[in-house]
Amino acid sequence: MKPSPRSTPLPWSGADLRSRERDWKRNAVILAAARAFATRGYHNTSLDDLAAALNVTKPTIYSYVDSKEELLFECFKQGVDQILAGFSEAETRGGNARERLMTVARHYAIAVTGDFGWCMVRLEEENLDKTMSAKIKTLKSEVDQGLRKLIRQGVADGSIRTCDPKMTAFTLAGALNWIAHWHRANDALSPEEIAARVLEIFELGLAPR
Amino acid sequence: MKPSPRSTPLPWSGADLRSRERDWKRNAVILAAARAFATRGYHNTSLDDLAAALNVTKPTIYSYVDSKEELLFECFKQGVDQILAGFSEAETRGGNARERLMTVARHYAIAVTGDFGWCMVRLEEENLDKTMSAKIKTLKSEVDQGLRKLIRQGVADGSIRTCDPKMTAFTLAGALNWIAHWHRANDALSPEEIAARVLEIFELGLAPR
DNA sequence: TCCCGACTTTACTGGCGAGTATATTACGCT
DNA sequence: AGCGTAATATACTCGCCAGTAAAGTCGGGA
Repeated sequence: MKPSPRSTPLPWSGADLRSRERDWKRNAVILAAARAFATRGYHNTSLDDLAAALNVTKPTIYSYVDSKEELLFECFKQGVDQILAGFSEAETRGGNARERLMTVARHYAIAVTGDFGWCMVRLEEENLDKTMSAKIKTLKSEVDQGLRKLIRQGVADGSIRTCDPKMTAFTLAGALNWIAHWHRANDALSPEEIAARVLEIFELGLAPR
Repeated sequence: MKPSPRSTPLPWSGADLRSRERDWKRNAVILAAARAFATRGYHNTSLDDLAAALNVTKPTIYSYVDSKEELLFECFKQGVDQILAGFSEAETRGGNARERLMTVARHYAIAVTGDFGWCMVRLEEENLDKTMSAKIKTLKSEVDQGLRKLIRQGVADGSIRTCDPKMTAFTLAGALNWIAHWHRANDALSPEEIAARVLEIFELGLAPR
């Protein structure tokens, strides 16, 4: 199993190049899957269809992922990672809790209009087996808890009116997630403009009176 | 084709009774389908499963509906009808446009927590053939346009601040639809309480400054 | 009593699509 | 050159499930 130690582990040597090539291709598969799932739905996309779109055949796809489920999971994960990045950015940009919440929400809205938006929002856990479903629940919960925490902090620091953090987080997440349902790539409004208009309602709805 | 004219078309005669019985059963099938779809998803529910849940067999189901798709469509329709009823109620209860919008939204929230909420919200048009998909688009659009109209009226009568009606309608619909994703029958909060908390945000977010 | 029609069941078909065993090609390394 | 490995293709299997044909069952009227 252990590869024979290479005398010259050159950064651009063959093996390294190959593995980067492989990652690149794997990502292409995942991206194509995300787009196919978004347009035709998970169950209506056969791996043969997907393979055809990539100009390869089904077994090739199986050399990059273990199953169709894994493909779906990877798409989901890419989307969630983008959202989690929003929390980091909010941290570095600072501001009061309401401002930080809005930074997160803006990121969220933009992520949801991206290629992985659909997978993130529409993924139905019923389609996945137990272990994957559990992983997804964890990730979703991480986002949810992050939102609630910011809301609680906002109530504490006075930047958000007294409210039920759980319900508020759900309402915000719902409004943002729903963007994935109606947004089309060639929409009149840019993702940033959409985010601005949606957030306006929450800015005013959550500001202290 | 034409049935022989009945000499005594008694209102409770056999034929009538039978047809009411039939409607009752058909509704039971649709309701069971809605529940099954909501818990296991459309694609993961086979008609054999559904039949088993009803203690009948698959062909029996086919005597009440033409196809699985039709079943899904009927579930969707029941849900939408409840929402449309909200518009009528708003009309009779009156109030300014913002108050009427909130009446509709309250109805909407409660409908979405019901048995048909899942089908209404999660129904993916990709699963249906062209004609059904078109019918659904029409119904969805009817609801959407209804919301936008109330918002426009609200801006006009000064009960809602100046805003983009389309984005506002989407945001509200998203927040309400999302309830169907997280609500469970045994939730701590009743549908009415949930509606109240969600609407609070929009009341404040849409009120003129 | 026997027939008629509504309803339901048993026992299929037909096709689709996930996943795989095996062959083939491409390519770097010595 | 020629070996070994990684990547891709061909050509399947196998189970699931929507939909159906044909055979019962049952109750109500004449």
